[in-house]
Amino acid sequence: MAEAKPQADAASSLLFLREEEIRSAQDLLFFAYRDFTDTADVVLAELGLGRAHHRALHFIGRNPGLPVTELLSILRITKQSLGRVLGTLLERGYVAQAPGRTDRRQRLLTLTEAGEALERRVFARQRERLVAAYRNAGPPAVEGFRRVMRGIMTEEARAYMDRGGAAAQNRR
Amino acid sequence: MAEAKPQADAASSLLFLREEEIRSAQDLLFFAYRDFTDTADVVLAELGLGRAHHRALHFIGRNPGLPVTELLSILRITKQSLGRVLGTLLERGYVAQAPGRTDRRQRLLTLTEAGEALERRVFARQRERLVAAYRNAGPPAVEGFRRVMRGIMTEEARAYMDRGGAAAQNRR
DNA sequence: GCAGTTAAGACAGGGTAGTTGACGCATTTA
DNA sequence: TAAATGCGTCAACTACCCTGTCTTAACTGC
Repeated sequence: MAEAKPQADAASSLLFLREEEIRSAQDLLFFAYRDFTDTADVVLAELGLGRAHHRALHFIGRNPGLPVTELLSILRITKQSLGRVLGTLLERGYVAQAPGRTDRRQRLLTLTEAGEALERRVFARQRERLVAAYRNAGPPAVEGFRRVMRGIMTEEARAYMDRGGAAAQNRR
Repeated sequence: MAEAKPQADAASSLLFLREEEIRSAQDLLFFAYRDFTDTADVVLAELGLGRAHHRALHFIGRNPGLPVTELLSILRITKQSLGRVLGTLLERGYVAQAPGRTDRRQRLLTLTEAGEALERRVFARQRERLVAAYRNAGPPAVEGFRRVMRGIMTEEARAYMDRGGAAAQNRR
């Protein structure tokens, strides 16, 4: 697989390598994501929580005071889907709501202490995996990783990350 | 976010940056994976196929002659789950089965011409996104991306990728 | 200050993709 | 020949997503 087929001309050989490189990136994304999320699932399963709960927990933790609508647009799911997940997290006391100061229709979401503790517990396992990967790859590789990942996501997601999370004004 | 808080000492500042760096990697994985898979979903939805079908199609395409058990271990799902997905793909003529030569209990999976055509169509959209990301980031960044992604996945997945796919002997 | 819009939540009803556990059959292996 | 393996299938279940419709409260524009 490493060498070009002898009968292929230079152009098709380059095309072949490009094709294989791209297909291999599909594999990288699949396996890295699969194993990264599996790492968190183990802890969550004990508590009867799923991936959906973790995603909500993560983004609320990173954006304290997040309004429901913004969380919906990050997760790209419907209100109804989020409703059940958020319901569980509220019932069990992992998440708290507070009315918005400038817009009182909003319910700004924050993690309770229990929510933060849970999130940290799940995070710790993912952290191990990431820290090991970062250390093995080295800082320049990490920067390359960051650049490529940013390139794969939509412009909108890049903008979200650049402003340091969901619209910062909600937290002021 | 770029500069350390003046009141923080060097150690806690480094810890802070490390923590933020790792959490930011969680975001990168979520958004890149979300947007990368969304790209494929659009095409698949037209045909009434889902992500599960795409994953099967992708790995069969990359590993012609793949036995069912190996596909199960790649996807990390149960036989029953795969059964439905594979049933649809067989019915619609995207995938074909052939008995194994050395072990006739096996059903070796391959894509039909229709299956290859469909896979290429879905691939084309993901390819655009990846090629753009790779071109913008540049070759050293791509190498860094590859190294970090490999570090995130399990040893087993790395081994799979290193031998160029599912056990090569099945295809001989 | 009313009309229209938005934020949040809830209803009913539905679908896909995953799970466990048990069993059957053909075939390979010890 | 007995045990193990590869594959398929039945039944029943769960998690997580969907569309469509509706209500309530609060904000916004003329």
